[in-house]
Amino acid sequence: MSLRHALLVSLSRKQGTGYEIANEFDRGLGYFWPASHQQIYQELGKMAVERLVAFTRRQQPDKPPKKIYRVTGNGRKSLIAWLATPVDMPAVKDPLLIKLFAGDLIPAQTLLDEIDRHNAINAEILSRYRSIEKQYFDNPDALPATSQFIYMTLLRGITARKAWRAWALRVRRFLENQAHNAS
Amino acid sequence: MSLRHALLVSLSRKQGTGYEIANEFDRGLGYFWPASHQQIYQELGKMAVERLVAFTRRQQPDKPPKKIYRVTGNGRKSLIAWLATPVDMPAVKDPLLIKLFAGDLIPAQTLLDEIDRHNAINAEILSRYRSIEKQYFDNPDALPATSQFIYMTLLRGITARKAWRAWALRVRRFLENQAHNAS
DNA sequence: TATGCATATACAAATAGTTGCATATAGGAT
DNA sequence: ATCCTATATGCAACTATTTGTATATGCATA
Repeated sequence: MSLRHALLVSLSRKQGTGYEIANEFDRGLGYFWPASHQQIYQELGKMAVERLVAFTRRQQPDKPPKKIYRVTGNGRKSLIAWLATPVDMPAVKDPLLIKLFAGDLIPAQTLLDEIDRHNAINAEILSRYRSIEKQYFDNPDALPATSQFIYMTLLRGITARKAWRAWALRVRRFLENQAHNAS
Repeated sequence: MSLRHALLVSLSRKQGTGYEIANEFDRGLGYFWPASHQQIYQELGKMAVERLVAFTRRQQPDKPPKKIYRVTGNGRKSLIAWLATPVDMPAVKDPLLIKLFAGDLIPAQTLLDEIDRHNAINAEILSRYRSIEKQYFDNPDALPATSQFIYMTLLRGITARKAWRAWALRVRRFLENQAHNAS
């Protein structure tokens, strides 16, 4: 439901094609509002019908024509209005916790492997966040406000991933104990 | 996609009606796999067709008949198989972060209010988790394994909510500064 | 030479999830 | 009297998201 707002934010910063936005989503807004290119194309299409965005078609020799989207006055108004209305906290939805909840139904080692696998992914994401921090936000106070806001979202990722790691360590200890007692 | 597995877990512990499961979801599995009663009824219906669960109809005078569901051998097998296959880490999907990302488009005070609102909700959830911890998991080592696994999922909630609070405090400081500088 | 990737958009089908409504009764609160 | 809550299930419509496919080209890699 917020995809359109994410798209309005993206297009507010810089106009662009669906393709470009889809790519940018892999490094920016997509960290907290993921969307596939199909979804983005569809949503941009609907938003154009509703006059929240408009596009200019640019022909290219030997390639499909680009549609360069921009936010309309209408779109901007709608974005500002949304930014001022309360949003829900996201619900937790994590299959790993279902597995853990039913942990007594399978060997502890199976869960241990799964925790380790998740931990490896988590560590990779955390280190990616940290290298972004080092590269772009080394001295955050010196940055323009726009970037400092973005830094706050990055900090969210870092805090959450660290907390996840701490919890996973605790779970590991417990599972190792379980595996040991079972043998 | 994992709703059916959550339902199999729930019914593995204790057979019951869709209504009962829907209620239990508000305190148990629903913390990490939320589902409405409509969704639960529909999914149980499909699962019955696929012979993962079976039900017994119990007539009641002056009330609609109950359907008491239980897991079939097939269902149990399918659950065990799922428990042993890797699952994805959930994607982050948080509209508040979209707002923060676009924070320079609205007054800092608007965001401050929103952060405070979320913080109040977060605090309430955290304190609920803590009272559950005090009530049921005061001495976790003494509990049966089944309960200890459930305790691990509770710890996930507590860790995540604490991390959220710490981050929110950081964001508050930043926003207060922004609000101050703007005036 | 074949495979895959980058560019650029889009339809179609399926699954997942939300929202609103409908039925039926009984007890408690206003 | 009226409204709300609990019990118990379900249909229908809609929105959101995923998955698979199609088109068309050029470049790089194996």
